[in-house]
Amino acid sequence: MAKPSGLSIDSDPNLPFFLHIPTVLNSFPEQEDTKPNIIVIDNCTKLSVSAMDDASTANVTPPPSTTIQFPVHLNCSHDEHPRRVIGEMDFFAEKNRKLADDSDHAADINDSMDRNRTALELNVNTGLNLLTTNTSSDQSTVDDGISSNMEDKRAKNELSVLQAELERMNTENQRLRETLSQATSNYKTVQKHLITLMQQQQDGKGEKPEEQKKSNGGLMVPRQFMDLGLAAVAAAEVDTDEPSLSSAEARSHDRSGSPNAEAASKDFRSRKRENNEEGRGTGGEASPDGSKVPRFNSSKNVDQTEATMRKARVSVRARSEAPMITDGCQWRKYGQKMAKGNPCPRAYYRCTMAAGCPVRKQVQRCAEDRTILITTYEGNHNHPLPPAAMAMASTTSSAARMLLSGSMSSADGLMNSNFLTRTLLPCSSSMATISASAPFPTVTLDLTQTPNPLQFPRPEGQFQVPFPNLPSHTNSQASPLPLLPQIFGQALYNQSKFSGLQMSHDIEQPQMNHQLQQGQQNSLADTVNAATAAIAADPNFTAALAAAITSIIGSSHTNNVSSNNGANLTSTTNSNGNVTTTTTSNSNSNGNNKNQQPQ
DNA sequence: CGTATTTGACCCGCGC
DNA sequence: GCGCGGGTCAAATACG
Repeated sequence: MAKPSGLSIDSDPNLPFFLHIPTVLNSFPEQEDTKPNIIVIDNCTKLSVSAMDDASTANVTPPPSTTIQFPVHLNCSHDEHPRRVIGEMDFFAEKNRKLADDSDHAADINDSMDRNRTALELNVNTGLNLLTTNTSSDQSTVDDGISSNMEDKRAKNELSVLQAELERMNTENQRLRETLSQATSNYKTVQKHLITLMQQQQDGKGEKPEEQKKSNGGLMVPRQFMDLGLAAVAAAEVDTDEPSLSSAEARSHDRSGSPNAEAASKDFRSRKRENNEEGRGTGGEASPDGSKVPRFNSSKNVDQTEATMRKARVSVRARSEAPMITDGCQWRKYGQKMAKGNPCPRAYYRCTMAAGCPVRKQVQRCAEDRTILITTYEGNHNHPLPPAAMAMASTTSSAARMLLSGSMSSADGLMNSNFLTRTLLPCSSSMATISASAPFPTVTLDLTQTPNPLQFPRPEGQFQVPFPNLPSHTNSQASPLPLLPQIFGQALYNQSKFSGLQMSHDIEQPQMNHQLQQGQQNSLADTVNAATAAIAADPNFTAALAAAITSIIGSSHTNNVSSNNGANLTSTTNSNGNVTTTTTSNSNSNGNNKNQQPQ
């Protein structure tokens, strides 16, 4: 089979990889506004990279030092078929969930890099047209022999450029590993310090509580600010959900904290299965001692943590005509009730992306303004999430964790609540509120206020709406209104990534600025800065950034339960700053998204 | 026919 | 103990 002479992506469609397309940073600012920084290659479609081909929009010969990484997703699908999410790296893989294991993480980075390298070295052929092997009909159109020499030369140039890029990426990878090691060692130091302080506190109870608190909380929180990018996991393991744990509890919690992410999920899953499935029914005998009572054998702390997390809620208020916001997850409606004081019914949904996922959400229209849709999330997903779902899930779980850590003890809780408030509120005084009177601790993210992405429909391309498979009645409106939460969530997700990247980068090179003018700077920095510039140009930057910080910091509190928090961190190393994600209703043939009609 | 939604009944916690 | 309200279950129904 003859290979296409154009620059071809001739890889296994199951293999995710990133194609680095050299371009000149800021050379086509309009494009940043109008085109998403993502290239989705349909296996049945020839795709040309306009940044390379179109002289009107990009320089043809960019300096090799300034590149933006474009994720390439190979989707062999048609519109009516579910598309497989391929392009995303294995953010959700089990091994990625514990960033603290720097060796594993570094190995993972290397794996991704190696796969990128392999895909590129083996499969990039020539020319600029991106073809796939499946497009045999297209090959003849390119392989006409007229421009083959020229194409060959260009291909070689491209190849050398790409190889250089790979080299730089390897170097960057090494630097990231070093940074990670440094962060890990810092974490260990702080952890020792914390344990020492806790032991002192236990030995001499109430000796100097204020001073110790200052040492603990006052030290940890700023650290989270400083080390959002790489020390997040460190902080997560030190500063677990319950800052007010006694020392013994804290130690056991800490001991069980680092490796027990899976255990916690499994425990919770098994419990949920026992309670909800095997012991289902009012006459169920599976739980003679009361099925709702946690009866775990393993870790009581984990159990309590989960139970508490289950109670924490994050409420999102958004204007939407759609009956339900599409947040990337799959939900199944399991109930509907009339709530007191609201003529609109409240619908109950549970996550169906994985069996036994404890996440529930309630959807209800605001009684005062029925254009406002109030979605209340509860619990943490115990399964990998698509990037689109990660946006909201990470945000909500982070907010819930922050809220919980703020509500655990009076003193630390006050501090953390203030911290939460400071984190959430600067952008908009009404953007986030913390409800103390609600039966459950609840954070309300109000996206109905003026400074929110809804009111400023951004140009396409800055944040691609990550839900191509929106329900028709939602999509057909062609209005950004129903998409606000998605956009917002995606903004959070992206910006959390960017922030993490920027943070870690700044840690490493504190003197580095946003302007990138030297070819010496790596593609990661280029990517980050391009993304940062794009985000900063957004009028809602502060609002989204604040929430993004919330997301990160919340993630940093702990990642011992949530499976998606770690993914944010992991993604910083192999992410390429792409502002978009391609979300596909992958492989689910259950016709989801029909469950959108709370009445 | 399989899956999702609807909806009445039931469970449980909380306040009185 | 009782009633209320929130939350969940599961049989019935709708839908593709």
